[in-house]
Amino acid sequence: MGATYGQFCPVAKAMELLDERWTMLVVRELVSGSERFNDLRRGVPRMSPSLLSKRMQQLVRAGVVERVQTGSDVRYVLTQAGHELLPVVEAIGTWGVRWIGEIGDEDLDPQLLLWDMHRHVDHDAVPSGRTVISLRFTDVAPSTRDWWLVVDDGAVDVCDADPGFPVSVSIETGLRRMTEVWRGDVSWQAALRARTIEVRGPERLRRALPTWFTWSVFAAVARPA
Amino acid sequence: MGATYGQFCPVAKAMELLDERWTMLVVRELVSGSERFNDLRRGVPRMSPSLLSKRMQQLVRAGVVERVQTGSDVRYVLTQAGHELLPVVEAIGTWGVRWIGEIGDEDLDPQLLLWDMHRHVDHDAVPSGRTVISLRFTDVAPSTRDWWLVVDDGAVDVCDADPGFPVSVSIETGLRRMTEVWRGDVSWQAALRARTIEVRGPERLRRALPTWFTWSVFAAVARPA
DNA sequence: CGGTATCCCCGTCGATACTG
DNA sequence: CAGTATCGACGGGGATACCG
Repeated sequence: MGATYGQFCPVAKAMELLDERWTMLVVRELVSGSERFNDLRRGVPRMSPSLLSKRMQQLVRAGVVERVQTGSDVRYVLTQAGHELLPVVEAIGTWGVRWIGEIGDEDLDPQLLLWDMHRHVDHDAVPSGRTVISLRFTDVAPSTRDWWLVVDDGAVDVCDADPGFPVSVSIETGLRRMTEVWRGDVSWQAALRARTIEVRGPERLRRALPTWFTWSVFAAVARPA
Repeated sequence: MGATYGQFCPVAKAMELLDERWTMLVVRELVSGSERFNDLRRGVPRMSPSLLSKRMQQLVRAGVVERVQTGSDVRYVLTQAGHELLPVVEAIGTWGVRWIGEIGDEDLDPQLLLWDMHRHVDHDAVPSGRTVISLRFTDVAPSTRDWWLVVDDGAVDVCDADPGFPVSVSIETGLRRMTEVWRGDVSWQAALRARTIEVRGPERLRRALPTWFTWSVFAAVARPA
């Protein structure tokens, strides 16, 4: 486990677990709904699998998750203690979105962005049948420029290669701008007006597009004046 | 600054600052009202002064505190961003007090306990004039057994040597038990009934004693069944 | 899919002493 | 009171490869 502080204070005891590198991000993934090892990995791609493995064991020992194995299927299921970390994640994210404004170029990651968007698709809002959203990031290397979100019957796939289906709506913008909009630093409408996001497709879909996502709770947090 | 995560997520950006060792405890001290370097030290006695110094510089750079020097007087004053870390500290402490039940022997520290009690004295509740509370921890080495809290005119002093004033009320108990009561794991009344805390002095003062402290917010947090 | 094993480096932290 | 200076150890964690 992490190093101890030698303090009885509840904050200190909690931080002995939570202040270790990556731990809070793994918890974020868990409270966001990921249960499987490789899904968790997609949320923390820069973390080595061995370290993720170690962290999961620590979280099991701490009583935050339970490792549930059914045959060959392994899932990490939040316990009551784990669910109660949601307010902690929310408090930290709320503070972060208000006070850590500067996003460095190294924080921009199309794969991570798509992965986050993919789990915030509101299936009740997306038209029935297959809906394909294409994204083109104009300011990145060709290999990570084009992405597709394929929404079909309650499932969402992230593709970095053309899945071949007809595209319903296409988005063209900069990765930084798209990230800012996703975080709520810039509103969708403002970006459209400024023409820093271009959307193509039938007007009905273009208008509906922003409602297809249940935007992150942090996107709605008021920013300091 | 701390290592980066390469993620645009507000939680990740916040944790780049907050997950470094000791940082959250220093923030706890700051939101608890400490403003001076040596007061902060008393709240994190196991932290080396050089590391505290480094952390303070990081917190200044991050915009959490402002270093205000007036002549030779130096104070670290919370900014708006700093004040807004209070909900984070509360969320973490609330989780910690519910789910990290086991307090190791190495987490027990009479000096830290007295320092925490000292800043939770409710001056409106304590009788006017000088009030002296003596504490004796029956289960620790003689050198850290006896303590005094001297409350006088809005000021509180922690003494590890007899200040010589007449004692108003004396408390005799184990350090672990006193810590449990202070954290709210055990109620004052229950400890009295179980005779694991003995209080001596005039009955009026004995009864009033628990009201002299504004107990930590975490003490009131409901524990899991 | 769901992890382990290994290796090694670098940076953090702890300890201690000292200063204006 | 409010810090700096120095130094060394250790171990966390990054990278990579591999396994059932």
